[in-house]
This record gives sequence, structure tokens and C-alpha cells, in this order.
Amino acid sequence: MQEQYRELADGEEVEVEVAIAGRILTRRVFGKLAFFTLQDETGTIQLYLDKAKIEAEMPLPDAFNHLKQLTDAGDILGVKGSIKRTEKGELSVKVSHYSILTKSLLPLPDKWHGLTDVEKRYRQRYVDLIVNPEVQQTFRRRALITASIRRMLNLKNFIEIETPVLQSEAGGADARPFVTYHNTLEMDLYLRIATELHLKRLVVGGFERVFELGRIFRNEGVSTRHNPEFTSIEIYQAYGDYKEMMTLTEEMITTPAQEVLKTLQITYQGEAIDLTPPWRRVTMHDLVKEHTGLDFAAFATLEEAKAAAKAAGIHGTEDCGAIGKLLNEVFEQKVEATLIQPTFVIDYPVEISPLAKPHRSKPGLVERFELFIVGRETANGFSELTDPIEQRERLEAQAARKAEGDLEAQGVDEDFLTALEYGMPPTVGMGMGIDRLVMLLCDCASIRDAIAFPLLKPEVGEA
RNA sequence: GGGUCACUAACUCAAUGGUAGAGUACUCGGCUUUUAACCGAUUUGUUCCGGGUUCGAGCCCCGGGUGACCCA
Repeated sequence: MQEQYRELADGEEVEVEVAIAGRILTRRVFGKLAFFTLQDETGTIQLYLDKAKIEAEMPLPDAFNHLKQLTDAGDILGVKGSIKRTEKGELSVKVSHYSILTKSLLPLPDKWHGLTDVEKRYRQRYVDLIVNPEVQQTFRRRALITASIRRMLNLKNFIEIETPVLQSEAGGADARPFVTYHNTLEMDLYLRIATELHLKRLVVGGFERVFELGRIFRNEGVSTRHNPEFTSIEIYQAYGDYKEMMTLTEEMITTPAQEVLKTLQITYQGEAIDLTPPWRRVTMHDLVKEHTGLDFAAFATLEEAKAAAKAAGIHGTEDCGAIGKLLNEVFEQKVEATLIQPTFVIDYPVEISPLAKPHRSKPGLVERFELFIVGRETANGFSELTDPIEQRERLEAQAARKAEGDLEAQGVDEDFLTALEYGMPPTVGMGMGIDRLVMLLCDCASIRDAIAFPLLKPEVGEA
């Protein structure tokens, strides 16, 4: 409505009948005249409430005083009237009829300072949404972003299939699962920690382009970048390789950026980010060399590499039992935080990539990429291991760690191995955290600003 | 897991170890062009919880809770 009557001059009126409803945000009341600010989903508009007009039009005696006395900020009001831009330039609905639709029993937070207590904003998100319009905008954008990704993938003939949340074996990632119990089956079930193993079953079944955008659960701590339930997208493409998947990953971020933000030049926490593709693709070896001078291709032994890394100021080198792990350690300590602009780090050591297929030409490496933006891992993809025998060995190694007490290790998913034994086509897969993507595109400092109802401990005396 | 900080009225915030306060909101009165309207009046409390020190604790000490930030 603000848009529709943009051209209306100050003091000018239009004889149309409009009807709107919304929440009263502020009230400015005089003897025989009042101004309310009304908010609905699309924005705010002023109500011009003239005693003479209302009482001429409404049958209720003393209608104006009723309105003055019975309404508070926070109430939901429906009105009919005409359009007028006031002498002070504020577009208003000149009210002829009103109806109090819902009474608010609790007062709204301070109209000037608003609700700033972070804890209260998360605990009572409904109040946060009423008084902080930018919060609504984030969740509106989040919905548009996921819709955009789905639309784009559907156009490329990817289909979304929902896979089980309740699983008898939680696999596909290294993480502690949530455990629950099925009463009639008398068995423990786990909430999924990834969608990977079921989506791969679908690839075996003949779905060549499949994805799922959905909630997964990991039984871990809470921080500005972690919420125990979060949303991921995993996507699998048969007969594709990691280079194609990198291009698709670019599109999965630039498409929503372009459609929702209308730009590829974004700002995250004051840092300018250019999303214009193609993004830099660089090997982990080259990046480490670039930032530290260490050339891991030149080291003949683990001991030699450790000594060099230690000299370069890397800590925790003793825990690295393989050259690949050491390389990754150096990468994490010296390179990761510097990758502000979108960068695909490629060709990972096999030691830290248990589910990825060996590199076609570089021994000891796998065809894997991770996407970094603002120093954070944003996506992870690789050509999938399809060999059922090797997969069994790797899962059994995991199960052994689990038996030794590693709570994040996976068990053996026998049915998944059976699926692989029927034969899985060469496939590339990719996973991306939707909450972190929303954080990036909506400039959220905390993951809690990208999740409507983040997990909080109950307050004492509550619940 | 470790460290730092915060928690006082519905909201935003004050209060040297000495009577718990202001603004907003709410309630009442006045006002026909406001934009945090204004003017006047009234009211608003488990100072996060539990101990301790003290003649006296919102403030100091110990323990706990919730949250924020940083680190691992």
C-alpha cells in the first residue's frame, strides 16, 4: 500500500475504501484525534483516527472514546477507511470503521529500545519477531533461499526424496547421535546424523540425480556455529565427478543469492565477499605451500615432515600418525582462516577422507573438495567410494574404534553394504549446511539468528 | 571442557556496603496534525537461586543456574 500510493502529495486524500488489519505498534492520542501505527506482514502504516468521522459512520455510541480507552499497543485491530497522506507526509488510512480483533494482555517491550536481551529474544522469538522487523526478514529470506535451491535443482532434473530420520544405525558421518526408543518394537533407534547412506541406496536403485534438504541431528555442543538440530542438503549425481559438482555447488549458492538478494556482492560481518563465479580452485598442497613455504610433496618421511611443521610453528604435530593428517593440521592452523573469498580446496589426503574415491592421477590423494567462505567450511564433496569390499573394510575399522569407546565412530550398516554389492554407478556427492549458508547470505553472526527456535536449556522453574 | 563478562519493575537501564530508582509501558485526567507526541497524577520489585561475612548486602565471599563472547 505504501508503494501503491507513493505519488500521493502531502495533505491529499483519495476516496477509496480500503480494509486492513494488523497489530498496533504505537499510539499517539489526542482529545478528538488519534494516530496509531499498524503493522502487518507487509509493513507498517499509520491510521488517522478522527472522532467526527468515526462517530458519523459507526452505529456504536461513543465509538471514538471506546477505541481510545480499550486499545493498547499490541492489540490486533481491523479497520476500514479511505487513504490520506497527512500534512506531515505520512501515508495513512483515514478510519471510518474499526474492530478490535484480538486483545493483547501483555505489554510490548520498550518502543524505543525494543527487545535487546539476546536470551529473551531466542526464548520468546514471537516477541522478537513483533518488534524487530529484520528478524522476520531473515526467516523470510531463509524460506526463499531453500525454495530457490529446490527450484534450481528440479530444473536440472534432480529430485528430492525424503529418507528416514529414525534409523537403527546412524551412519554417514562421524558424530554422536541422539538415541530414542521404539516401544512396540522394543528397540533403540537413532536420529539421523546424515542423509548420505540412504541417498546412496537410491542411487543404487536407479535415481541418478537425487537430493534431500532436511533436518539432521548431532548430539554435540552448542555454539555460534552449532545447533544440535540443523538443516543440510546432500546431493548425489551418478556419472558425475567432483569438478562438475564444484560447478553445481557454485550455482547452488549464486542462484539463491541472485534471486533473493539480487546481487553477488555481499557483506558478511563487515567483510565484502564477491560470489561471482568461477571460484578459485586450489589444491591443499599448493595452499599450504603458499602460506607456510612447506612443500609436502617433497617430504620423504613422516618424521621429516613433522620436524618441518614444528619449525613452522604448528602445534599438536605429535598426534598425527600420517603425513596426510599432518598436512591437514597445517592447513587448518595456517590456511583455513585466510580463505575469505569463496575457495574450493581440492585433492585431500586419503587419510582424512574415508568415504572418498582415490584420485585418478595423484597417489595418496582423493578427488575431494571443500568450499571455504569467510574462513569457514561451507560445503564438502567428493567422488564416492563405490567398492563394497573396501567400504566394508573402512566401516569395520570404524566399528572397531566404536567398540574401543569412540562415541563418534560409525557402526557397520549391513544393508548399505548389501546395496553397494548390487553395484553403484560412479557417483559424486556433496553436502552443505543450509543454516550456515543462510548465515552467510543474511549476515547473521550466530547460527541462532538463522534458526527460528534455537535449542536453549530450559530456565529454572520453567518446563 | 577452560577463561572473561552479564543477570535489578513488563521493556531499556541507574543505585560509595546505609530508605531500591529513572525513562518507556500499564492505569487515570487533559488536549484536532502526531512521528520516541506533549502536560499532569497514581501504581509497578523473589535485585537469577542458595548459603556466608556484616549492626546492615543489589553491591563483598562461596556454591549453583541461565546466557553472551573467547579459547580447546
